[in-house]
Parts: sequence; structure tokens; C-alpha cells
Amino acid sequence: MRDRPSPDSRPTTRPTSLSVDLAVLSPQDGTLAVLVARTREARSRERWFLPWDAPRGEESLADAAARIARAVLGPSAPVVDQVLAFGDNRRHPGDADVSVGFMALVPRGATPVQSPEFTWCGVMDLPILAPRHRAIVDAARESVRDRLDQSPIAFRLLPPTFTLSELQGIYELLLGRRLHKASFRRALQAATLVEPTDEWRSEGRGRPAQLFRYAPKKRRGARRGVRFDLLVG
Amino acid sequence: MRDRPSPDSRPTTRPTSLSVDLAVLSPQDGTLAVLVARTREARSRERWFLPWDAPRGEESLADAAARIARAVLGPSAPVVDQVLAFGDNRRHPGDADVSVGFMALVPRGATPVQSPEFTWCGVMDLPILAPRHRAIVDAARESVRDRLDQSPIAFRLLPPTFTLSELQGIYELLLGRRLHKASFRRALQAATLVEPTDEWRSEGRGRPAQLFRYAPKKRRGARRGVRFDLLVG
DNA sequence: TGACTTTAGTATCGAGTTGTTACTAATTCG
DNA sequence: CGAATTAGTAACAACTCGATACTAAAGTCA
Repeated sequence: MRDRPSPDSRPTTRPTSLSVDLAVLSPQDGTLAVLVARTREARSRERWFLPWDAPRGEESLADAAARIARAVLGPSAPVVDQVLAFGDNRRHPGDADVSVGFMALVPRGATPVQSPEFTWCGVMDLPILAPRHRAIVDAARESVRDRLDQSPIAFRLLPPTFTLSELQGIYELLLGRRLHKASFRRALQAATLVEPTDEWRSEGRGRPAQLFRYAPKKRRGARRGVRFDLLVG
Repeated sequence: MRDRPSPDSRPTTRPTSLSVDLAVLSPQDGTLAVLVARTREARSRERWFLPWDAPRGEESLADAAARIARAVLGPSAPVVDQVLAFGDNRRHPGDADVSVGFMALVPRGATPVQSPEFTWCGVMDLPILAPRHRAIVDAARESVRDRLDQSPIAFRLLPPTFTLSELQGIYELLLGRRLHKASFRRALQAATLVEPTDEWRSEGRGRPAQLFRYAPKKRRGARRGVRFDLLVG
């Protein structure tokens, strides 16, 4: 990369090597997991990496991310969301100058990986990734947490029908803290986000739980005051 | 851009033209404004653009954005936040394949532009920008709104000391709705985000207002339940 | 000077929301 | 059968929020 001064002239772009990288998140065995694969060559210090590629042809960033997701997860295309672009000196497996991180959220179990040696790995127990990939995973988790109550992303981590306890478990997993059952259900009911099906699931012992599906009916969010939920310094 | 198949081999990056683009937001005359400049050449359909450039040398994306901000606003360096990367077919003034949008928030008035013909323009009254620049402005506004109660960004739009009415006005500007005075102040006090100075400001008629400064003291945000504040469908 | 207006800031009250504790319901396990 | 386990609900106290109303301190204008 050479420096090129632009004293007072108009700016110009510069050729840069680009990658699109994907953090696939899913609840596995009661914890949040990421899809990672092992490198074949031994010369790099970081032995594991996230799925990634460069955009092809006129493909947009989002299209490239969706293609990578399909390559790893099969044709059942999960939605991908952009997380952040990284363009600093943290190392990337393909030495990309700039990497645009995306995330995909997929339900529990329902995700047999077909491609090469991709495997689930709990976020608390990640192997050593290239620093830029590690940053993308962290940014993806933070992004999910931040958007959890503005956006129905929790439902992407569940199959089409689910029990309310499962839904609450997803929220607890993502927020990293326990929630109160009655309050959770009250809030859920007030938001009219789910509707009951007439099926029930018996999960081993205990009373069977009713299955629900995601069926948002909320029209206008009752606009509240500001809450200053920040946790500063 | 040529297509290059990668059937089962390892992915590689591809050279791509890159830009870093900046949406500078500021409250001006009671409305939210963006810094834009007029193009000199008449051949392009979009006559206005945001400040932008390509990263130089080993400069990171954030460093490039900070440099662009300094070039436009002078050496008083405002913080820049990444908003989103755009890599689709929306046109960019420099025809960048990928543009990483950043935003800077600067206080009212305190921003005399020195560089070329940059000027404030109210967001409700924007001229025709290149579509990608327009998208960056929209994404920046949305990003501010989303992060308003998680992050103390409102204070970046104010000078070091301010009245509580000014602070409330910023929130109302960004959220696009009126807030209740007593509730706003109660929430502010509970969060211990500001502390009073011993100065007062007389703003024409009416009782003088006490000046406050941003001085966050909150340790742990009292963790509440989920609120499902989404406004779906 | 003294009413009137304007803006700042506080107090109080009632309606609504939230967390807790306790309860009932339906299943499996022994 | 009874104990254990999970689902789901009820009732209540504590808290939160928004509306209204109030006081305070300035300017305006007769």
C-alpha cells in the first residue's frame, strides 16, 4: 500500500483487498455457539477461521454474505446482517485489508453442516482465531445483545414453533442473565409477538408446554420516555 | 470486476476500490443538519456530496474517518463512529465499489467549516446526493436513534456545559417526538449522568437555567426485564 | 411600579408496570 | 401411588411513569 497525497484535489479511491466474513451463531447444548473450521496448513499461528470469501462479480456485500452462508449451511438461506467493517492491522486469514463482518442466526440443532470441516464451538470456549475473526465474533454477539429488544432476532434462533420456556432461554442466553418467568410472559403478551398453536410438546419429565409461533401483531409501539439504560464507566 | 470461481479451493481476496465517507450531524437552528458540499463539475446528476476519501498508507478505516473529519471541521477532533459498509450498486461520487460510512456528532454552532464549500443542510431538506451518500445519512440517523439510550451520544451534540432543557431538546430532535419534562429529569437523575455547575444562563426571557456538565457516575445499570419495544409490522 | 408572559424547576397523585411469592396443572420416575 | 419436574397463573407490594398543578425567576409592557 503506497501513500498518495491529495493536497487539495478531489479524493480518489484506492484498490484494496476485501473480504466478507461470517459469524454464524446458534444455540447448541444450552450455550451460544459459532461455526468455525480448522485450517489445513500449519504455517499460520491461528488454526481456526470463520467462513469467508471475497464478493464475486457484481455481487453486493450482503449477497456475498448470503452466498457464504448457503455454502456453509446449505440452501435453507438464513438472513444475514451486517455487523461491522474492520480495516485495521488485526490479522485476517486471507490478509484482507478490509473485512466486512456479517452474522447469521440459525436455530438449534436444525443445522447440519455439509461443507468441509465446519463445527460448532461455544463462544465461551473459542479456539484461537485470527484476531480479526475474533473481533467479528465479539462484535456480532454485542450487536445481537443491543438489538434484542428492538428487533425480533431471538426468533431466528428458534424453529418455527417453540415453547415459551425455549424463547425465554434464548433471551437469557443472549443477555447472559436470568429473566423472571411471569414478567417475561406478561411483556410478551403485551407485545402480541407470538400466538399459540394447538400443539403441545412433552419434553421428558414435567408438564407438556404449549407450542407458539412468531406472529407479530403490534402496530405502534407505545412510545415511552427515555430510560438511560446505559452502563457507563 | 471479473468473476473468479473458487470451486472448493480456499477463498482469496480481490482488489476493490474503497472509500470512507462521513456524515457529520449537528443540531443547527433547532433541526438536525448534515454537512454537505457542492460538486464543481456539472456532468454528474447528483450535485452534492458528503466528505469522503480513501484510506492512505496503513491508515485504518477509523483513522481515515477521523482525518476526514479533521479536514472538514478543523483540528478539534470529534469522535467518529462506524455506521455501515455499503457495497451494492448504489452510486458513489468516486465510483467506489465499497464505501464504509462513518458519522461524527458535533455541537450546535461551535462548528465553523474552514475547508471548501461545505455547508449545513437540514435533514428534512437535503439536496440530491449520490444514492450511496443518501443511504449513509439515513443509516447514520437511524444509528443515532437506536443507540440513544444505550450510549451517551446525545452529549456529543452539546457543548461541555448545557441546560437540561437543551439536553431534552437534543433527545426530542433525535427521537422526533416530545418528551415529558419531569419524567426526563427524573430518569436523568436516576442515571447520574450529569452534574450541576454553579453557573446559570439567562436565555432572553424566562427564568435562568442552571448549567450542567456530562459526568457519568453510573456503575451497574440496574438490570431490568425485557421490554419488547419493537414496532413490528 | 405592577400585571402579564415566558421559561425553569418541583411536588403530588393516580394509573400502570414489574418482581416476588405462592399457588395450581400435567406429566415422568420410582 | 407419591415425589420430582416443568408449565403456567394469581395476587400483592413496590416501583415507575405521565399528567396536572404548583413555585421561582427572569423579561415585557402598560
